Amino acid sequence: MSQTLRHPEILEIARRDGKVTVERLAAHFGVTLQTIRRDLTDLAEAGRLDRVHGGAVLPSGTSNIGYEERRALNADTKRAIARACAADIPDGISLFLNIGTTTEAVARELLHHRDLLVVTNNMNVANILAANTDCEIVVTGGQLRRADGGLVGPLATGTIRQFKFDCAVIGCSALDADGDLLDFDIQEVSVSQAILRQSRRTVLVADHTKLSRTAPVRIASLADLDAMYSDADLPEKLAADCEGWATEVVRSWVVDDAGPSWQEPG
Amino acid sequence: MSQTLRHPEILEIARRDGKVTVERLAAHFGVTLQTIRRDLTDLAEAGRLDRVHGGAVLPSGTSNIGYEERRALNADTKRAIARACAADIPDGISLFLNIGTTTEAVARELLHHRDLLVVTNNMNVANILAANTDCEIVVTGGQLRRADGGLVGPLATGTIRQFKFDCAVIGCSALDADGDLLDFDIQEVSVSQAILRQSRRTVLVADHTKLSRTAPVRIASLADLDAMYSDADLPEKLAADCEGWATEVVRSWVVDDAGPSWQEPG
DNA sequence: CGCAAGTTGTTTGTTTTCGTAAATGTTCGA
DNA sequence: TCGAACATTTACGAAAACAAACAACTTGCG
Repeated sequence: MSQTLRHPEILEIARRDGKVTVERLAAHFGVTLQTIRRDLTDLAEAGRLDRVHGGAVLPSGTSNIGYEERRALNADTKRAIARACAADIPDGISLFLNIGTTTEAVARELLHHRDLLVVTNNMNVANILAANTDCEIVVTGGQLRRADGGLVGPLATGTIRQFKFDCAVIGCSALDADGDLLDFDIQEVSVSQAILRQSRRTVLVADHTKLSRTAPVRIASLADLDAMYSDADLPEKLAADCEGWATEVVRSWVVDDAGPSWQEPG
Repeated sequence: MSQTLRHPEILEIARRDGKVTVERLAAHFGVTLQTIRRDLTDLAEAGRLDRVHGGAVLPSGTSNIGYEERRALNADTKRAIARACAADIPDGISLFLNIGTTTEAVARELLHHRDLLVVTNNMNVANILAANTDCEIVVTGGQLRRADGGLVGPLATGTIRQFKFDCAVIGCSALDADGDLLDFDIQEVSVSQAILRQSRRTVLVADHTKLSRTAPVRIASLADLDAMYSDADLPEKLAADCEGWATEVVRSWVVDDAGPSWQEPG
């Protein structure tokens, strides 16, 4: 019973993307398809993955299917945004991460940060960051929303009001042309607003799909935030507005990280 | 006796990169492969790293693994206890489930109950019961304990004080001959005591292994509870005490519901 | 100086892993 | 239902990684 250096990384990729393919992993590690198949067989026997034709998926028993699909959607894009956001987060601060697949991606990029105090109302974020033993995790209370593992309601806002964060990373369902952050659930909006009030620095993470959607409840304006991270350029007028509001706009590009993984770190 | 200077640095590199290779370390330190192998063997024996072919990786969730093993331990017994407990829980009530593998088993047996309001400080319980769409789930806030997904601390007790439960199901680490419930973590004890204060009916779930163990912090006495569910008969004196305290003792038996086990013909 | 304990480099034979290739299974469209 | 394309399993030899034993070296001490 011997492990392989690849196994942990395969699991990480699987958790990140929800699935892995033999072909892609072989290209990623620079080994043959057979070798990857052997790895997947081992991991499946250990119950860490479920083997499927052409690859493997996370073992069933993890939550909501619709949610998993949504998370897999634009996974590369979200990761790129999350990486840019995480790069601007220093070690040792207090940080809030709220509901949303993009904020979860940020959590994944924070796995090697140290001495963070992370407060979240997202059970998935808590689960992800539990792997980072160098940071403390606090979960707000609240009513569990099955769709995405979010905790909302007065318990959540009440907990948040007991903190003051160095930084808050929030997501939203839509971002309209006026620079207003919008969401579907009024309870979640209350939580987001409480977060904004309790934070020294607030940043938005939102991929380009948010720009072409709309939602009924207003959270705040980009004018109220310190920065936003996205994978697309903002419409010209909104970009100008942000400049006027002193809201930093960080544009990230998707990089294909499927290349060899053993580039020597400096 | 000088400890090897390389060991701390190897661990640091491992934490930074998640993994180390024999080859890279040998080049880094300017020593032979054998020497690095000896270092890695030492570190693996000390439990600081997991040895793999070609290098070593961070021990993946040492605490988590211990937990998984603990959960698998006596799974049949715990399910039997949980089934008896769940059978006495009517639909439509408010219910608290706290930390513990046995309470998680109770959650699994509640998957077909209806109209429950379940409050828990156990992330695993919340994840399990999320599958039951006929009940509402509230998670208390608190500091995340990686070992078992428990939420503890003042946030947890504060949340609990905002409720009044029809029933609370609690576990404990040990149950001594005097009928005292004991635990290891004083924070968790505070939570359990808060739960007991806020509940109309309180029950304990504990398998027989709890009777032969001990722990330092006292939660309460069986005299303060309404019922206990176990898989073993209590010692004679304690059983008599429970009768005097009007504490109902429910003894359950393991039934093999796994169907016939595999029998190869011929 | 000599000795003992500890560490490292070298050599040896064994175990594990990996790539190749052929045989067997699976998927999917006609 | 059939067949082609793709995926998987199986087997085997080569290469890499391994553990164990021993020699050379350093260090600490009387």
